[in-house]
Amino acid sequence: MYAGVFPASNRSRQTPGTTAPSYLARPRQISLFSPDAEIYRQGDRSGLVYRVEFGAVRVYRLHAGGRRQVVSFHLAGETFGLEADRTRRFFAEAMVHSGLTVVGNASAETTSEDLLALALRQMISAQEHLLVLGRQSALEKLAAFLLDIAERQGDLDPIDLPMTRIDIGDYLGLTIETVSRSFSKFRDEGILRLHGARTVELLKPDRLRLLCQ
Amino acid sequence: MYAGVFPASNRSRQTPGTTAPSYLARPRQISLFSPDAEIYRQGDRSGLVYRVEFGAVRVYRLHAGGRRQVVSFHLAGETFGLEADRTRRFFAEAMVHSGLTVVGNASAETTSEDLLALALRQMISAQEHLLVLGRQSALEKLAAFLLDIAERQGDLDPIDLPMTRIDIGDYLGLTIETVSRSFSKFRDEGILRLHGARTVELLKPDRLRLLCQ
DNA sequence: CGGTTTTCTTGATCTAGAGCAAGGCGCCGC
DNA sequence: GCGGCGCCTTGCTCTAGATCAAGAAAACCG
Repeated sequence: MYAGVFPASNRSRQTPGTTAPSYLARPRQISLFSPDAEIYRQGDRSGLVYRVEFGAVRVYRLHAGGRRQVVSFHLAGETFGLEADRTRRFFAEAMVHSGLTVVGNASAETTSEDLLALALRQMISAQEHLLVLGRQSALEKLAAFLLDIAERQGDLDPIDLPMTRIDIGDYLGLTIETVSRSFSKFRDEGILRLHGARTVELLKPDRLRLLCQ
Repeated sequence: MYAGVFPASNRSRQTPGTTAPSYLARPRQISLFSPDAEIYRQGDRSGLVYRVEFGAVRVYRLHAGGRRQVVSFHLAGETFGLEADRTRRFFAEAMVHSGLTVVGNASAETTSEDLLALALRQMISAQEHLLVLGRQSALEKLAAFLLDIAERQGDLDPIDLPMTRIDIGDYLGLTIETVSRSFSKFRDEGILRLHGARTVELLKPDRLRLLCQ
């Protein structure tokens, strides 16, 4: 399993201005990424848009003092990587073993309608994320997060979290301890059951829905 | 001054599904809005995209418990109101006496390229806002906010804040008291000067830039 | 103008969540 | 199957910012 090559997992940093490797430009070919493998980095020349075939991806920015803000997670079937400008504004990494295909290239191959739809989706996702970050308590943030992930996994119970507590914290603007305590609180109240830290069974999703209104 | 009609300031709530009033559909005609006048509300049928000719607009959502999250401010020359769906997801209000023109209608009149550019701009704005909300201190948030507004006003000193402390707080995820204390802190450190609460002279913008990296 | 209202500032507490520390658990490699 | 390392949980303390409570300063309005 995963015996194949993971071309981007240890590829050298792509110098801004160079074109992307050709294996990424071939549509339908799946590129494989190991956990924590870099997909692109801030400052890279933008262009390719990716679709997650399997696995999961985090998109983030680094701040001063080592602080990290995760902007979005992308699960199987989802698309990411559209930029407004020539230059990547974020880092993207696989969180688990993942397979990506290139679905488009901002300059060609893709209709303006497709790009508009993608831009609008990314806009909504950023706006909804912003609403959660702004004025919600830790419990409300985690509730919104769990419901979002559950829905995007097709409401299959139990849900599988491909990200660590650190990722969740950096996504919700919380520390890993607060995330953990919030999980425990929900567990103690019978709202969810934890089968290991990464597998969550939502026993009372309505209680979560109540929390985020 | 402002003796004219303010058609939307006390118009009855627009029932979702009805078409917008025809005076709004005529391009280049300026619609005037009084302070706090509603431009559209969550649940309205979406369609029109506006350009601020003069004045300023806030876009926000209401949460449970009366909490409000301001998603964006729009100053003269800026465009807002593009939605991904049939239905408005936010409220929009004028903050001061404002004049708006209709620059497009999602279904026609506008090229897909224009809409894409607008969607990308709104996406970036939401993402940058999200980065500020996530992991920044009150002082860092206010610094980022002031630099953003200053730049959007063409770096004219002093800058004019068309919004109240409440608006700023609801935009940055802070209380009005914390916003006020942060202003005072900057004033005491000689970073800015306040000529009344709404007029701010940035004496040391570099100090602010240092704060938000 | 002068009075009223609203917005802003400042001070004094209080608290949610951060930070620090110490186990515990599970996962991975051997 | 076993050992070790990284991730997660839990408890304790501390602090940034919320909340509560007055005043001060603008903006508004007749």
